[in-house]
Amino acid sequence: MATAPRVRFAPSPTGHLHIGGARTAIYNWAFAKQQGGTFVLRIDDTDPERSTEENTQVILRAMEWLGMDWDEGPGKGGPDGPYFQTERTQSYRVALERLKATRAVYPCFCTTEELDAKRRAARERGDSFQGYDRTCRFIPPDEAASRIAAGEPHVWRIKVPEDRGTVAFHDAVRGECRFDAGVLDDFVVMRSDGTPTYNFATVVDDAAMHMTHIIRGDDHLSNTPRQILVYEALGAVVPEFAHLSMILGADGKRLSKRHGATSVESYRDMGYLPEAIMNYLPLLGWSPDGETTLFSTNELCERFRLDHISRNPAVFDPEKLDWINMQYLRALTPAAYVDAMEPFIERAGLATPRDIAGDRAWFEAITPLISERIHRLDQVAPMIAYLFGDTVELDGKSVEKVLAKEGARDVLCAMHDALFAATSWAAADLETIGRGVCEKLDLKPKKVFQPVRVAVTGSMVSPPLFESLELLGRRRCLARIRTAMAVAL
RNA sequence: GGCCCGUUCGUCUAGCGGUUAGGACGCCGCCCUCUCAAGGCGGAGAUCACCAGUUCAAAUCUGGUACGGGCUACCA
Repeated sequence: MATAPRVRFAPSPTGHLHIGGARTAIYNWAFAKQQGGTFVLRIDDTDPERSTEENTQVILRAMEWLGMDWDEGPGKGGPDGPYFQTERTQSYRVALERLKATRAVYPCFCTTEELDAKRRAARERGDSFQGYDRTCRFIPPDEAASRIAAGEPHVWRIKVPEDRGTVAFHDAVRGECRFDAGVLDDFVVMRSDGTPTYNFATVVDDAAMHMTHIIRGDDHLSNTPRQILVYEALGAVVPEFAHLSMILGADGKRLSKRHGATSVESYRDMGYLPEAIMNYLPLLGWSPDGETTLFSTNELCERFRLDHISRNPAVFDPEKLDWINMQYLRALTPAAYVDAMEPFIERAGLATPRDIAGDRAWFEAITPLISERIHRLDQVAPMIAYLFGDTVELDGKSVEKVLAKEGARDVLCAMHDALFAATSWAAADLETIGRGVCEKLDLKPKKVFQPVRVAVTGSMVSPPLFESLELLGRRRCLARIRTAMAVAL
């Protein structure tokens, strides 16, 4: 009988949560949910140079923002903690001792300079094997011991078994994978400063945390046979693997800053909803059936499978993300919409959270006017700026193309008078008045509404006119029309 | 250099020996319309990287080639 799977996402806090990392996290998380397993979050901060506490916090916040809760990890604890590698140094030391005892590792005294020189020489000779030449593997144990005792700097390398043959493993995405152990290096597991390398720490932790499936980027595929050697040396059970292809930019190169935003944070700041990201990212390499594009996070958790994840890399398409984001934006209730756009309105200096709280109904009334015109929340403020303030700045091009046309002034005048006499300021009634003016002047609606639009919103492109008039109120509308009359022909 | 991985419309994908190669984004056209969107309808777009082979039959299986990518660190 199958035991409940245990998976982990183990970001390294050397930067923010990358879009690609987020997708890896989502697959792990959704797999755990779907299987009723456990999702562990571990911070792989073994690189003291580049890891920062701030990055850790940013990553944690991004995970929370996306709605990915972890069963064990930072802030949660769990039976296999701690969940920061820097707090697990003791276990790496213990693991190393185990490997020393079985002579699965050996100390290497070669200096970086010597290694560089050997590598260069091997390359120049055109050797097929350009890894470590195993010099120190043959130092007699007592000699090695005395050199260590004398304080000579050294690393610990794993001894790739002479007769290991082929390292084979099963990959849920790739199928059966086979690597010839003969091409494997005696790689470093413990640095001279006593810190573990990635390939060692990861395996020690994954084994200690009883991981059953390792779902990660396929940049680790070639590392997998090395890691399997560590599992074997440790006498640990080798888990299942699933190697995910990379996410590419439009030019087919690995997604990076050059392509624009890459961190989850920056997508939040551009006004993407977490639901949209949790919908789009999984689609980069997986689909529920080939027909369905939109699915909720809950559906993802129900339908996600490790098989039929595609093997080929996917190009990140911001336009499709935009489209998906719009679908979620449109599905928001007015109240939720206002909550979502609040920080963007505040950032643009249009209104404070206090203003918004004091006038909820008015702000909520804006949302249906913009929700079908906006892909990202950072587009809200520019679109509704005209609704704030007594006056509006008239767009030059709009003035030129609409107000500076013969008869525009007469139209504004007629509309002003008709609106002045209005007994109701509801959008529907205002439209009736507007249509009345069209008939009276015998002009097409567009001819009379466009000048009013420019006068009131400042632009020839805006949310619907009469709803805008209603939201602005009688006084401001009439004043703006009068102002525009001064520049109209 | 060595080892490994990948290749279906511009993009994300469905497809697991027999399909008019399906869907989504984007694009184009028409309709709707107070602008812009949204929406409705329709359209263009893939000789399934290429070449051999297996088979009555191949996008699907096998081999090779090309192109792209990863690993080969005291980075992760």
